[in-house]
Amino acid sequence: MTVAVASRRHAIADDLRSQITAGRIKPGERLLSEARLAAHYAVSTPTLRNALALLQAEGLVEKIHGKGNYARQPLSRKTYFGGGHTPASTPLPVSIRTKRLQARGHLATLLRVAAGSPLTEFLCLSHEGRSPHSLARIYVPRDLATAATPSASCWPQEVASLLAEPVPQLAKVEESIHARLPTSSEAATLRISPTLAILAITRVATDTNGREIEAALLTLPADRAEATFTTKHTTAERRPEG
Amino acid sequence: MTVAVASRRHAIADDLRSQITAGRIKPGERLLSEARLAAHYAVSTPTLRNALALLQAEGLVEKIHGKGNYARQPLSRKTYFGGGHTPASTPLPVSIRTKRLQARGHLATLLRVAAGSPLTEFLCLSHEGRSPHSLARIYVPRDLATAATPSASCWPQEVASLLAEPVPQLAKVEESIHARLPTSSEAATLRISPTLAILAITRVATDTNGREIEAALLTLPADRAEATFTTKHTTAERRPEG
DNA sequence: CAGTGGTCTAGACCACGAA
DNA sequence: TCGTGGTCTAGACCACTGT
Repeated sequence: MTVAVASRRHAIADDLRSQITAGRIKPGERLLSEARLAAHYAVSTPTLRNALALLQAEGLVEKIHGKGNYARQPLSRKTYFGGGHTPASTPLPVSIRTKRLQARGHLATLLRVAAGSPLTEFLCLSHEGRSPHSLARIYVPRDLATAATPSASCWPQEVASLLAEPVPQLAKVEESIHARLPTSSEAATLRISPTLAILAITRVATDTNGREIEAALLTLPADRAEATFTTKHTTAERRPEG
Repeated sequence: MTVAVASRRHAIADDLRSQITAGRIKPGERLLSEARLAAHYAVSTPTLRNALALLQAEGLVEKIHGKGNYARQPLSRKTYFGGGHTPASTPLPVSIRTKRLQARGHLATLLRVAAGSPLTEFLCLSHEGRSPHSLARIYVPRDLATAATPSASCWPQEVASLLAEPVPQLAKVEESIHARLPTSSEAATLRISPTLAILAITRVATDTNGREIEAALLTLPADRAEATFTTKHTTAERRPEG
């Protein structure tokens, strides 16, 4: 009992999807060219491209201009644990680029520093195999950042591991989460479709003196990441706050 | 100094976007028909529709088949506060539909009950003006749900307010968050584009006896919602866990 | 019924990648 | 250079909404 399909592009997408998930098209393998696929399914090229766009938004297909459409290596699903906790699973290798810059509008607000204050940016890109997995941009007031590039490698999660050795006492972590489509530059670095949703986490950590010591912008593609927060209530504090 | 535009559809989308955000096209107002817009911008209809699709994915335009394209009433941005805390801002009116059902696979796992166990579903749809804002499906073991439909109205946040009067002690709230595109049924109830990302939150609350007392599936469209989690660290517990 | 959006066609031409 | 995907055209025909 098959479900009636609304449109040809969905039917084609369903067919290709099942071929990929069933392994008849292997991860990393190139699909037939769009012209051939269009001929095979007896549709026009725009219709076929429309079908591929659906799979692209699911992260199942990666298009490379001038080369072809590739079945995506299904990246393992990683969980980001909120509240400054370390991940339970094996971390991914991360490449880090360090840059010095000055606080601009949004960043200055997050870290509550004056515009123009010196910051250090750590641009962290985690990888799984040869594909980029996710992206983190971590901003730290310059005086808290060690000059040496940290060797810490885990997936975008390194709360204070990038900070100067005498790590300030971490008092509060505030994480704001929203879903959006990637910017074109994010889509390019992560090699994802501009239609694949991402989980964007803005994390601000504060030390015991109330000083913001870190602002992190995490970019987690929806097909390979989720975030989990666990809140424990002691019986005493269990009352709604005003 | 204008930035060079990659394609016509982006140029058209940019033009229409600025008209909407500048208020020259007012919220709720109908745009010209696609045929007229295509003529106005001197492009073909597919190209014009492509431009509208971009705005649709941003939540700026709502298409209604047979009627036209409408500038979206910009819905106020709401923040979901994690960890079972109540929202600070004014809650939105919520309509609630109650249904009895039996636990199936995923739901049974979340609530750790046997398949077939009786549950009560609260289908909560919050509104802002006449537009639906966000959606929550809350599942509670039947014996914990009061027969009376709760009058509690706030935006998808009513942790235990839907439960039987002698509220069990809430011990733990676990919230798992991911970004995805809406299912077609979610897109229909929320009247959003299938290309507008949503924040999907799966919340499981546990009482002091370790019993799961609530599973909630929250569907928060990305253009109007974000989630915030605040974690406080006492100086004692500030050590990474294994 | 007329007007609207939804889907699709059969091409054209451009831009990119590898040889 | 050739094959690939990226963009666009100028229609056709169908489905939905309101009169």
